Amino acid sequence: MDNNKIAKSLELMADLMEFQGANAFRLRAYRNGSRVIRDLPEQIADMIANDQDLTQIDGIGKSTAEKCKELVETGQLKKLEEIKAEVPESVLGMLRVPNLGAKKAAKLFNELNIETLDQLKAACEAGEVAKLDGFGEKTQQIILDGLEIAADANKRIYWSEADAIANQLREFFKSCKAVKRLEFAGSYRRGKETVGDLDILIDTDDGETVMDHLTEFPDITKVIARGETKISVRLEQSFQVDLRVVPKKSFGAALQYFTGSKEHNVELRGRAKSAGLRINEYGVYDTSGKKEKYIAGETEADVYATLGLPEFAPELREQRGEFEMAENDALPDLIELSHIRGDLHMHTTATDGKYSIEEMAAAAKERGLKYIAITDHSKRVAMANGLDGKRAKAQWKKIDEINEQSDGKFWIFKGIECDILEAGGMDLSDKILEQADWVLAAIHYGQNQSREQITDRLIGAIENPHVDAVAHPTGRLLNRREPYEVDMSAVMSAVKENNKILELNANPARLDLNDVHVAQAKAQKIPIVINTDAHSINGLDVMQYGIKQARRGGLTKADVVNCATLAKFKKLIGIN
DNA sequence: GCCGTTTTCGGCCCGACTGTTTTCAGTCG
Repeated sequence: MDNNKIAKSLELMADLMEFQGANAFRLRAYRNGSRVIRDLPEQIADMIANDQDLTQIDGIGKSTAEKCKELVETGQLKKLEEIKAEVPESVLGMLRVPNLGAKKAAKLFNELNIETLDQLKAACEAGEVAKLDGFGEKTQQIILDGLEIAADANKRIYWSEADAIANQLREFFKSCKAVKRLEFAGSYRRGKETVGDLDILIDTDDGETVMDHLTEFPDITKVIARGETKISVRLEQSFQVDLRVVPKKSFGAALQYFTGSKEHNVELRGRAKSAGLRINEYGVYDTSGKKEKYIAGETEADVYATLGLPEFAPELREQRGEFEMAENDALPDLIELSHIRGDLHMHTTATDGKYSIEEMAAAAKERGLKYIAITDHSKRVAMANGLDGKRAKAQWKKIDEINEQSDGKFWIFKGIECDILEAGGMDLSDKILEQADWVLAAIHYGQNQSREQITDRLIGAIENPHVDAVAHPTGRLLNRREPYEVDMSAVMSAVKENNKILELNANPARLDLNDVHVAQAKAQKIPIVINTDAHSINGLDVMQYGIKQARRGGLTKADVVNCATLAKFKKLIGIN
């Protein structure tokens, strides 16, 4: 059983226990434990096999450690099965209805025996919900309205899509004179791979005008709530935007607060409390005197400084060790887009790309790159007209000719994205692969194989002397396809041992490796290459998304091979 | 359920908004 499954079991425990009215702090402990395990680089199962003490992990106590052991050894959790017998999992569907939380949903389940959204709808239409204590006509109507969008609710969109909406909003507010300063916060600002909603903070003397302005935004379908300092609206596809009006002296505190993450803020506020301070979205307050005294809040740096902490990069605010790093003066100097000098994964018209070698090279040059690798598919990917040995060699000959004509300041590497076959082994022979400058190994077929099979295939490829890097190592597509079953710890060990490289694929639907794997690779000093996997000229512009993910994994330019100069990169892969 | 350089018991981040209420609970972020 892998960490993800353990984490899901603990999360489910908490969700169902909430319906039984369990203590809120106990639920938080479960959820915290679940998060910690999900983000853990080592596999819990391995730690148990090695007799390691799980309670050494922050957030895991005796009880959770025992549950982990039970899950790993028996594949299930007796207590969870008992709870499931009392509270059917289907009740969790009710939580997708906006404004319906665990307390109210539990009441609906306990008093009206409602277990599904269909039953909930019927009860609302029969007027039974309004009769419950604490409910009323309005709540009943809100639930009915919410059922309409429950299917779409909680759907997270790609960071790139959220970015497009954010840019539209930023543009839209340029015509609003009352805006003195506008910033986006939330998971969008932290660069999370998917975003659930957008948070806008605005410094203004005229909150009403600013909130009125938002209601004029073309894509709005509903104003969910509006008060003196806050307005929430829903856009098409149920995407929510929250706008908050913030005074100047509190802007930094609000930006810090609404950027999160929640876990990062809990840690920060806990530290503040022990230091005799209180932090909220209005500022930092000294609570030691008779009357609370405002001591900071205008900038984020001021807020953090009250606790002797640096202004963490938003991408690192996930409570995954950033506070400890700050204390040890070990926060990384994060990579930036401008550090990237090469792009080592792209396709051309020879397979499923839309442009020629020359066109891709010209576009890359225009974007300031100094080198690229052309990495068309190999023959197994017949759908994309993948290259056999003969066509690959012809393409490489052409690249040689183009390079000979160039001034040497921009270089094209002869590459291939060679498939790792279902039965193991590479799609092209060693005799062909040895003639390439740069070989990416990738799985496109047989993605549903067992963990052992997939892991063996990847390790086999990594051990091939001609392979340089593994492309999109887990094969996931965000919101569409789960990663394949793979033992990433074993893969990383093989990569490390064979001095190979792991790709961070920058395509916004892939972002593969994920942030936790990136951090795990960095901890093992495994070099990363951030590639666009471009199939067109515009495809080269997705590099920025890969950079966000890399920053979330704590990478610096020294950790990323395509930040190297052309000369250094040539040396790295043994080209003269 | 987890945690501890005042603690092995008694805390656990904090506030806006809404609806159902006569002072607060639930939801959300």
